[in-house]
This record gives sequence, structure tokens and C-alpha cells, in this order.
Amino acid sequence: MNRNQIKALLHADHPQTQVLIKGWVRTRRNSKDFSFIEINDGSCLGNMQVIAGADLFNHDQIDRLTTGSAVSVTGSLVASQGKEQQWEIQAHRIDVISMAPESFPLQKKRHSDEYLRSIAHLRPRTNKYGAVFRIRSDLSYAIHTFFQQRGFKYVHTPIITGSDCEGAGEMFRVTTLDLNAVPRTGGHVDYSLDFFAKEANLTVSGQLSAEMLALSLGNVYTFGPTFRAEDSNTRRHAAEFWMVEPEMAFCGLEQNMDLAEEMIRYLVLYAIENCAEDLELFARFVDKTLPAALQNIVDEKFVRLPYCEAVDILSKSGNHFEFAPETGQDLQTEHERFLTEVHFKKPVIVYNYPKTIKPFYMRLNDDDLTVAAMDVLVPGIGEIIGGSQREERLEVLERRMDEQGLNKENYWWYLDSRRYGSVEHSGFGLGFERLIMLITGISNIRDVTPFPRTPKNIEF
RNA sequence: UCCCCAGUAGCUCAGUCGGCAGAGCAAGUGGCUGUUAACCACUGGGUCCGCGGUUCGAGUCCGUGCUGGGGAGCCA
Repeated sequence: MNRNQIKALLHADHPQTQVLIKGWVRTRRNSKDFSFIEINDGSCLGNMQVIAGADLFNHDQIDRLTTGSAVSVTGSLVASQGKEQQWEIQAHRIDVISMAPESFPLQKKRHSDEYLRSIAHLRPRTNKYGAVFRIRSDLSYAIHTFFQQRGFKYVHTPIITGSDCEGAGEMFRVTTLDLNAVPRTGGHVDYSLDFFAKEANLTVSGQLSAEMLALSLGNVYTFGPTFRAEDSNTRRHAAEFWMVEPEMAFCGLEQNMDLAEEMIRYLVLYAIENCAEDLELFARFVDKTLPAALQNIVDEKFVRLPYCEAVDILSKSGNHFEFAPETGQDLQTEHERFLTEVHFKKPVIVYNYPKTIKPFYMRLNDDDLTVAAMDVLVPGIGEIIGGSQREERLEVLERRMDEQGLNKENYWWYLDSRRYGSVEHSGFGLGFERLIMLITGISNIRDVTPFPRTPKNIEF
């Protein structure tokens, strides 16, 4: 007999004489002649209440079942006499697969997020983290659905890259050299003896590769891990995270913003419609304003605000900022928060940033001062998407690389795409964990990642 | 990397002016009960983060290190 998922049984529309569930004991309450055992198998938030009578051959053992133990239960699915649940299982047989000793760290009470991070291997067995990781799965699926429905091709860009600079922060070195005996020539490390015979790093973005595929397949997207070796210690940064990066040929900034907005709205709506039970938990225990915040994203059109107007609004706001807003300077976190949380109270797309604060590949505007960049800012999280129209004009691109002190030879293949059939194209990167934070209301990226990697933290 | 805060029982925390180490929950034992984070009673449980210092005496004051959290920068 195959095991039934508890999710399916809880949604049953009629009693069943013979069912089999397997899962972990969340709690046990002994009664005079029987025990109530609540079992969770991870298929959904809800537990299945099992009635274990004294007639079970091993009822002595069942009476002592501990939280965290694994069991297999066969019995009949019957309407519950209790008020808190519709169905329960009258057990015919309960096999203890594995009894958890009293040292099991998860108790039948609320634990702090900090404590649960220290037992990251067990926290998926809690209601909250089980819900987070189910939503991660559902939203991953939704991302593929969104793009596939629109004719985008899913492409796989390299994890290990030879580009020695992509302008997106510190990188993790990849090497097979013996770090205790690094070969040197003239005082410098001799990478010709390394695995790839040149320096290699973990990718900080699939964008440059994705552009090549967009300029052949049309519309593409990547969805994969990304690595940043920044010593960032904040609740919204991780050294390893997942990023969604669409890239579209024959596409300008306007359409790029259209897609970003449509995608976020689609994903939030998908969660509302498909993850209702789990979302309800976050609305109850994590953030009471969550349902309204999500509905706001679905209903309200995103504000589109040129960078210079953003600075203007901030300057004239009368609000005191630690750093005064100033044209030519990047927006501070406090500025972004003011725009999304105080001034507009909805997502804001800021675009046309000064060229001096943005990377070489963003398309130079006709004013020669700004580039066709856009950041999607959302309340509570800040920047969730960063993107741009890409510079497709070879001579402009080369000039920008010179200005930023980049070695063009390292980008010969990237520049080739501007030599042969170059076209207008655009794309952006969505931080997947930040999306999950937005949708669950969870405020720390370490709590939406099963095994988070942050500075000085790689225990699990 | 910088600024701020915290570290006391398995967990969450209190600990007054420097003077005997505490509570709730959890665990163990017993009782009660179609229960709902079940309930009631009893019992056990401490490297007060580490090191150094001040003091008759330090969980408490000082120095330092480590760990965790919040904020900033970097960014998705």
C-alpha cells in the first residue's frame, strides 16, 4: 500500500476505510483509554490527528511516543469528534519507525528565529520553516510557469566563470592549486598551473552569458545560484543566493520595466492563490499587515520615477535624512524606504540613474549623463530587482569600458555580440530570496534559505 | 568593514546598590481527561560565553576575545 499524503487526506470529501500515512510526531496527548497523536509529513502545514487506542498491540510504546519520532500509521479516515479538525485517523496499527530521544531540540512551543538558525538541519520540521520552504518550491515553479507561458527559454549559464571582473562585487576564487604550496612566477601566482590555466571564480551574475543567448534565442531567463564574497552583514544579504535573470532581445527599458512589474505581480498573485494556508501562518505569526501588503502589490500600479525626480522628491520632502539626497549619488537605504514606505506606499521603479554609479554595460542615454538602468524597490525589502537596457553600440560600450578601467581583451566574446548583428536588448535580476521575504513577511534572508551562507557561517 | 545591543537551566527570559542562582515552558514521575501549544501535582536540572583585572566578596564593575542580533556600506 502506498502512503497517503496528509494534505490529500485533510482535503478528503468522504471517509476511507484504509489509509496509510508516514510522518513525524508533533505532539501526543494521552487520554484514559487512548492517545491523540498529531502527525506531520511536510505535505502541508496541517497535522493529521491519529487516535491510538489501548487495543494496539504496542500501546505501551505508543503512550510514550515523543515529539520528533517517526511513525507509520494505518487506519481508517473518519470524521473527527473534535472541533479543531474535520478528519482524523482511527489507527489500526502504528509502527514506530524511529523513536526520538528527549534530547530532540524542537519543543512544543515557540522558538526564537536565532535559536532555530543554530539548528538549521531540524527547523524545516517546524510549522513556520516548513511553510517557508514549501513556498520556495511553489514560487520556483511559478517562475518557470511565468516565463514558459510567455515563450521565454530557460538557459543555463556557467557557475564557474573566467571573467575576472563583472563589476558586481567580490568573487569567490575557484582553484585546485595547493594553497599550502602555491606556484609562483616572479612573485605572482602562476595560474597557468591551475585547473583552467587562468583565474576562475564563482559567478556573481549570469547576465553576460544570458545576453549571448538572448541574442540568439530571443527571450531567455536563467534561474540559478549566485555567489558574492562581500563581507555583508545585513538581514537581506547572503553569500550564496538564487537569482532569476530574464534577458530579452529587441527590448527597451520601458518593456523591461513592464516585464519586471508583471512578473512580481504574477508571483505574488500566484502565492495568494496557491499558498493560502501557509500564507495565513505568516499573517498570524510573522506580519499582521501581510495580506494587505500583498494585495497592495497586486492591485496598485508600480510608480515609475526617473532618478532625478526621486532626488527631487527626497530633497523637498522635509524629511531629515542621515545622508542628504544629492544628484550623482546613489540612493541610500533610508531614501529607498522613504519612497516606498512613506511617500508612495507601494512599489517604485526608479530609472535613468547617473552613469557614474552604474556598470559599463548599461545603455547610455542621449543626455550622456544617465544610463537606462532601473531598480524595483518594494516596501520592507528595498531593492528586489536591478536591471537595465544593455549598451548595444560597440563604440559606446568600448568607451564606457575604458572609462571604468576594464581590460577589453577579457571581454572579446561579449564585444563580439555588438559586432555581429547587435540589437537593442534588456534584462534584469530578481533576488529570489528577497521575493520570498516579500511574500512571507519574513525579515531576515537567513530564515528563507534552508542552509544560509553568510560571513563566518557555513556550519550546515 | 564600521556603529549599537545582547550572551544566565534544554528553550524564553528575570536577577534591585557588588552580598545564598530564580521563574515560565520543556524533560522525568504520578494523577485526570475526546484532547487541541491539553490540564493538575511533585522531582531533577547551572562552565551565569571565554580569558584577564578590581574587590573581603563579581552573574553584576573594568579590559579583551568569541558568538549572536539590529543598523550602515556593498547589492539581488
